[in-house]
Amino acid sequence: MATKKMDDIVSLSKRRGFLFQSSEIYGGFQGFWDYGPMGVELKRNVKEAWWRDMITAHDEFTAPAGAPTSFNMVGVETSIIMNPQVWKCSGHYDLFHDMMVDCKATKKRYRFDQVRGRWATCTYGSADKPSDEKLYITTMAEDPEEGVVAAALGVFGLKKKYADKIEWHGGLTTLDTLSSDDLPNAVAPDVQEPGTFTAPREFNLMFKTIVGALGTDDDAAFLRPETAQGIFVNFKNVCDSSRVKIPFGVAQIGKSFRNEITPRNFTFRSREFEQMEIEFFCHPDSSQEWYSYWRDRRMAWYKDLGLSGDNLILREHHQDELSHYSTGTADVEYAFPFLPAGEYGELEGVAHRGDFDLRSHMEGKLDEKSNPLTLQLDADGNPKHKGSGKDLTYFDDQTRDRFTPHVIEPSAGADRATLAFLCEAYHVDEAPDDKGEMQSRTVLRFHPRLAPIKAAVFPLIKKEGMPEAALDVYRDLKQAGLNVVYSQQGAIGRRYRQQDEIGTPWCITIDGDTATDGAVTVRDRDSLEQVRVPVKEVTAEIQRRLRG
RNA sequence: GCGGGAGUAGCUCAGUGGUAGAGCACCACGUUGCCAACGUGGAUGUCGCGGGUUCGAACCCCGUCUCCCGCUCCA
Repeated sequence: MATKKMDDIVSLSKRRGFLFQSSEIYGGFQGFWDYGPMGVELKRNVKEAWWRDMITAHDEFTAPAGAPTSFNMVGVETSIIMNPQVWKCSGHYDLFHDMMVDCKATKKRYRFDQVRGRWATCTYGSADKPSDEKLYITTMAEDPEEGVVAAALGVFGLKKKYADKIEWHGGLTTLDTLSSDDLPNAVAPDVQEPGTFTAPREFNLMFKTIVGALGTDDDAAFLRPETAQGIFVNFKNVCDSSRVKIPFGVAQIGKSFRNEITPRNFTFRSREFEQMEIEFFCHPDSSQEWYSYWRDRRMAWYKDLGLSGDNLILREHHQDELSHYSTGTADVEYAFPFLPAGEYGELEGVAHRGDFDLRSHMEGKLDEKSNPLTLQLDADGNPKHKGSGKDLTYFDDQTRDRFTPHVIEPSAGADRATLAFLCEAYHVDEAPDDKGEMQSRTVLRFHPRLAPIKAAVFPLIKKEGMPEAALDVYRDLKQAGLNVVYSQQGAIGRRYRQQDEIGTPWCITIDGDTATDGAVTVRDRDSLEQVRVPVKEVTAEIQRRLRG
């Protein structure tokens, strides 16, 4: 049922020009999508609503409802490719850049450095498969000491009571310490025979590229996996150039790239996607209030633009889901039709990130597991990834207080929001045909702010001066900056239905009476109601309705 | 990455070895004139892509790409 509806949304999206598969004529390309003429308008409207509501319409002299104080909001647009050190300090390089091995027998995939194991032999007589050849016995058990013994018993075919007959050679190590010559002697977890591991392969969740024409490995750079770091590394620039005072937010809209293993569910998980992110910098003492404020405000934003209460939830992460340096994270989630009933997909995450990000770029990559946070060190005791060494603390000249700001991060997916608005808008209802019989009607009930086309202008028939009068109305609306269309093709009812399918909120029809009474009909997409409006007031009327 | 299903006109799909089809959508003209499916005419496909078997392949076989579902992975 749910999937059925999603299929209908996917085919409508293609048929009416919302979304296409990328490079479709060449068979497509997994995880990449193109927006068509309607889709690009919808997505732009989503982004513009966000930018306007968060930045340009923000009043920095008045505390919005629910906010602890008034605050500043500014925007930036930072580059997609950045100094690779940014990703090393942020933690993305280590997190997104793994060597993986596959097991040919169990078809499981492991991180090379997370498989633990120990060299062993067993020449004991009652073993089913004694071996005087050293085997590297591996385990993924939570307790590797126990796990590796259990695995070895299985490999050698020994009863549990003979565990002491296994001869161990050295202590527990990780698989990545083995040379390529030794790897064939490793026994994969849940397997009885050695040699089922593939050679380790580089597994990049970040897209790698080359900067500089020679293209050696030293020139490797990455497409950003998130827009946030562009804001953090510009924290000082923004402070120095824009007279913002803490608390303030810096916003950015832009493309990010992740080499997802399983792109799926239409545009929900794509390899190229667009984010709308705010990093809100505040004093540590008030950070909890600001976290609550942004969480609730961002939730309300989706509601105001039409996502209904039943399909939208705010999910606070449990304590055990949080990084220890975060004192709160909440996801705004939507019940996408491709998900089973009762499941939700993330639209936006609002995270309290403490001072983790600014400190990372000052001091170097922090060990996420350390508490309090300390620098992550390499085997020689040096910083694993060196920070910028620049001072990213903030000096409040009123309170004479110097501190590292805490960060609240509302991070939204523009494509996910666009998809949610599209799914929410999709309805099949009933409307009468010209004989008064009910027929099914497909209609996209977009919030007028989001609708790709704001109004359509029709002459009732294409003669008696109606097309000319209609074109005058059309041009007035265009002059006012509204995205409107004109059509004189086919029966009037058909033209209404065509606009319903792309979610145009209003249709304006010039009829036989217009010439005498100077008025036109404005038809509402959702109620199907029609009211007569003087021609001279049509543009103002549409603008008034757009403002709500 | 693994397993299952699928890919034929813009959309939804029929077609199981012998001339490529339907409905809707689209275009032109006419008619009606405020809620799609009126009349006449028209355009539309290397049947996902590549290879093989065959006198002959949309159909059988192999490979490959993409989509959907379930695992796996991932926030």
